[in-house]
Order: sequence, then C-alpha cells, then structure tokens
Amino acid sequence: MINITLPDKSIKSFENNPTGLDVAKSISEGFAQNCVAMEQDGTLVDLNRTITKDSRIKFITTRDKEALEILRHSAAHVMAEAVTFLYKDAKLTIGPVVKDGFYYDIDMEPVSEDDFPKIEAEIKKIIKAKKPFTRKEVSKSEALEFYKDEPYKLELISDLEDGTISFYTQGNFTDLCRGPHLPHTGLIKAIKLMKVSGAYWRADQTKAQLQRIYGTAFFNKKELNQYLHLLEEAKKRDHRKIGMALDLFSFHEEAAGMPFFHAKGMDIWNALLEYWRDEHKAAGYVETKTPIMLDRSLWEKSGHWENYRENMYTSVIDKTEYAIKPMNCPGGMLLYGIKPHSYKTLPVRAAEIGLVHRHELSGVLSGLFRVRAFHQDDAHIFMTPDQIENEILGVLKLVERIYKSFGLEFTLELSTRPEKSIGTDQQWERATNGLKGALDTYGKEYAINEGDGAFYGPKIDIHIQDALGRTWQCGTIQLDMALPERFDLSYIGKDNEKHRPIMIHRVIYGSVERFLGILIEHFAGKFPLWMAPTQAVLLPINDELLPAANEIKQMFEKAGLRVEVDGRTETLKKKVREAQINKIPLILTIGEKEKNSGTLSVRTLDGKVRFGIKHEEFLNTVLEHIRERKLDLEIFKD
RNA sequence: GCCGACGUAGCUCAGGUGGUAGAGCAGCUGAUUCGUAAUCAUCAGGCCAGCAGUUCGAGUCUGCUCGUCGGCUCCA
Repeated sequence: MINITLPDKSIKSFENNPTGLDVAKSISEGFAQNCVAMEQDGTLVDLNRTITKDSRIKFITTRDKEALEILRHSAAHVMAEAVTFLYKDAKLTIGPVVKDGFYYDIDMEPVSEDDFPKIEAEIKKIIKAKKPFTRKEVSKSEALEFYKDEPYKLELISDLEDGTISFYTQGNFTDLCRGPHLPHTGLIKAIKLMKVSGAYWRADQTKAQLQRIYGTAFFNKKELNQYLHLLEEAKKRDHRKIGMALDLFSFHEEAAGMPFFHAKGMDIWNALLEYWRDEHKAAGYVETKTPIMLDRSLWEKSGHWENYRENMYTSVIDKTEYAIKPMNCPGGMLLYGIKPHSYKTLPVRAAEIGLVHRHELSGVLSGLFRVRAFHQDDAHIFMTPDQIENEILGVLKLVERIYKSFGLEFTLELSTRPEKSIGTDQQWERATNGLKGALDTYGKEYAINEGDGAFYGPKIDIHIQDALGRTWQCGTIQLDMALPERFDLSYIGKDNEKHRPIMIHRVIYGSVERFLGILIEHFAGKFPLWMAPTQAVLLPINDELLPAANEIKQMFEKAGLRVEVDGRTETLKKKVREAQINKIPLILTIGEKEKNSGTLSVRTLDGKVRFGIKHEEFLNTVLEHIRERKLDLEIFKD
C-alpha cells in the first residue's frame, strides 16, 4: 500500500507501486496529458518513475517554468539523436538548456544553417515516433564501458561519483544524463534549430573546437511563433539599423568600436544629458571633469596598472608613460584630495560625464552596446560611515526617477563579499548592512547574489526592462573600500581626528552610448518629443507657401524647437511618408487655409491629423510636453 | 584574441563553373504645384574593403590584413 500526498494535502492510496503517470491519471486523464514530470519529496524526477514508498508528489505541468526546461533538455537529446544518425562520426559532449532554448556541443565536421532542414527533418521523424524516454541507473564501470569510444563522455563520467550515474534512452539512442525527461518525444510540439557556432570543449581554446548547435523548443507552435516574432521585432529595432537609417551615428574602420555621433545623434545625446544634469543638480550633485590621460604612477597607485592593464591604452611621451583612463575614479580621488574635508561638508557628491577607453577584444564589439570608447555618467560620493544608508537611498530614488521617466521598469540585486576580497570583516559588515538598510528602507524587492560583489566592496546592480521585455544591466552602485585607502583620503571628524571617508561609485545610464542604444530599441526609433532630433517638420503644400513655412520655422526655432522645413518640390504624400519614416513626432502641413488663418494641420506619429491648430496653441502644448518630458506620442489630445 | 559567415554605388541587394559590373531606393537635372505613407522622365554614380599571389585575364580562385555580424558564461 502506497500513500501519495498531493500539494493540496489530499492523500491517494494505491495497492501496487504506481508510476507518476498512474497517479496523475487517477486525478484525471486530461490532467495527466499535461504532466511532464513530478517532484517526489522535493526532487524533480521522471513522470514514468515507479513510486515505491509513501511520498509527497507535486506534478509539473506544461504551464510550469520547470516544464519548459525539461522539454528543452529532451529536445537537446532528440537533436543529438538526429545528428548522430546523420553524421556517424559525431562525438557528443554536453547539451544543456539555456535561457532561450538549448544547445548541444558536438565534435563533428563543420555544419552550417544550410544543414538545418536535413537535421530538422530527422528530428520530426523522432518526434512523430513518440519514443518513450527511459532511465537506467548504471555503475561507473558500466558507464565507462558503454562509452569506451566516446572520449568526451569518458571525461565527463570520470568526474562523476559511482552510484549517481544514469542513462536516458529513446529508441536506439542513449545519452548520459541526470534527467528528468519528458515521458516521450511526442510532447515536443514545436522545435526549431536556431544557429551554429564554434565552441571549445570546456571553453578552453587549447582544446578541440566543437560545433555548437542552438535550438529552441516549446509546448506548442503558437509559443514558438511568438518567440520568433519577438526575435523579428528585436531585429527591426536593432539600434545599429535605426542609427544608420535616422542618421544618428556611424562606425569607421579607422576607430573600430568607437562611435561617431552625427548631428541628429548629438541632439538626442544633448537632450539626454540636459535631463541628466537637471536631475543631478536637484539631487545635490556638483559636476566635475578630469583628464582622460594620466601618468602611469597614478594607475599604479589605484591598482589598475596591476589589475586592468590589458584593457588600457597607453602612450609614451617625453619618456613618461601615460594611460588613457578606463575608469574615472582615480581622477576623482585626486579631486577629493586637493583640500581638507570636514564631516560638516560631507557628503560630497561629485559627478562626471567621463570619457573612458577600454581595449575590448575585437570579437566582442557590437554597435553601441559594446564599444571601446564611451562616456560613463559617473559620480563619486564621499561620506561618513553613518551617511551610507541615506546616500544609497538617495541614489536609489534618483535611479527610480530617471528610469521611470523613460518608461523603463527595473529590478535590484545586492552582491555581497566574494572569496577574494580586501578589508576586514567589520568593514564588510558595516558596508553591506549600509546597502541592505538602504534597500530595505527603499522598500522595493531585491535579489541577493552571495559572493558576487567586487573585491573592494559590495554593490547594488540595477537591471532595466525594455519595451520588448529584455533586461539590461545599466546602473550600479558600488561601495569602494580600497581607493580611499590607497589615496589616503580623509576628513576631520567631530573628535577633531582624521577619518577615512566611505566612497561609492555609481552610474545610472551606465555607458551613455549603450543607454542611448537601449533607448533606440526601447522606443523603436520613435523617441518622445523631448528627445527627438527633429521635433517638427513643416511641409508647405506648394512652392508658393515655402516663405510662409520658413517664417513659421524661425518663430518655432526661437521658441526652442528643433524644426525643419521640407521645401522640396515633391507631393505632399511623399513628404508625409518620408517624415513618418524618419519618425518625426510632429508633421506640420501648411496650405492656403493655414496660411490665411494662422493655423497648422498637425500629424503625429500615430497617423492622426488635427486641422486648424493656432500657432500659439501649438507652441503652448508642445513646449509644455517637452518641458515635462512626457512620453506619449499623441501630443495633442481631443 | 579564438571559431564561423560576410564585405559589390550613399542605402538595400543581384552578379552558375574566372572573360575588365547591374537593379530598386536615395542624389542631380527637367517637367508636374500637388491636402496627409512613394508623380513622371533624364542623368550621374563603383580601385567590387585593403595588400599580395595563381592566371593571357580575378568581383569571382588562394593567402594575409582590416572591418562587420553570430558565437566563445550557462557544465551529462
């Protein structure tokens, strides 16, 4: 007699040892069909495992998050079967589940995406056959014997404990695997191979080059199509494409990884920084600027020469060695050090839009997202220990204001002391508690990454979520216990003694370049009015109206708008079309009627047209919209 | 840096197996003067990323360099 306890605390009893599937079926046939695995006393196992003792069972259905991982893991096995069937010499290595699907690293002849249809056809056959996955536990010696011709598997097995090794078989294909798996291959309703790339065995360049085949799988076609649609949407929004199309920036061979900003790109840039300065001034920051090239001795003092040398550009002039700054902090330390400080004048909040250069590996460069020269919206805050909590709280509030103003949601992560670190236990405790205290007071949920902090202090990372639901780490607040020490910074306390200030580095945009790239994709190039490079374009209906359009342009420019006139002798249709494609928020048409009545017809990017808007009304509405940095594209409401 | 793919007009792309380059859009010029997503015609535009090599002959084949794109963290 076996008693099964279900999550709702109900108990089901069975005469003979049931499988998980039997239990699921006893609930209902329909329910059983949606089950992919189960948790037996908290351990994830196969649904077709026989239950031999009283257990707590929780079923994993296709709706659970774990189910997708199991599905994709099974899909990886199916792909491996297909590949080994088609390529007899292929040697399997590992095939894990990743964020958007799965991959399998295989030692085989190079394949390309052209080979996918062939492999996918084989995969479809395997799925159609509804082959059951069966688990077999084997001894280490059995496993080694089974894989005597598979060097990678032998290496994997040799790292495993005897008694913990299991094989999974579907049809004629067996793979070393911890499991669990789907009941059978037929449950993989939607699978697609995505791409191939090279990868090294154990990510080691000295080892064999493997073929990494990426795929993804879902429980139904609809979800797969949604995922593919998202990828397409992301592709359309690619900031590199939009940046080119809207004439915002470019890259040149003469300076790989270092963006050139065009006039229109600079309009956005300036709008971003103007906003940033407004917020920082209001939050009690001062703005500073330090040189981009500093003497080697400074980098030795800061520790960068020792730890960051391979990423730094250097130059020798007059026998003196300089390094171009990869970070702003050492310069910031010098600024703090130029005069004595008192506890009365702390905290010091010194911001700097610092241009930094880092020699990133050539293969990792990617548009504005990964560059070699970029601006950090840095700030160094120097404070007394009892100011930590309040200062961090202040940064968190500023972060919230700024991200919210772009319509970006965000999440927080606290990273604590890593194994390799400097400082005393007491220092770390005080610093970490300061960050925690601020986070708790702030009140938003946060995750904790134990041991993920920098060697010089704990940190809070801020992840933003864009309009497509993708996440990016931009902001970070790092407490630094090393640099004040290395630069011997101090302040005079109430006791008239010298004390070491606490220092944090923090960025909110992170890299201005990268943040701009994220915003391009977030807004799909349709920037809110206050950021848009060209805010309004005037379209005279015929050449006679061109002088009138130019007059209005001058008036609007005086009022502070970025306005253009499209004075070409083209049809209105064409000029409207191009203005729409260029994503200009306000498309203003001027014909005889408008000229005579001092009005405009206003078309916004949503395609709506409003006629007969007086110049004054237009300016009032638009200037207010800009002043308040509103996000909606529908600028005029009915 | 490593692996793979790619690099042709300002942009998007065609150019089997080698025989000194083509389209659409953009641009110029002309006609059209037009009411909310493409008016018509004409013209011009290229050291085929760069450097070597094979060849009578290279956009096409080979090697190298530069650049771009996708990977290189996810451990059966």
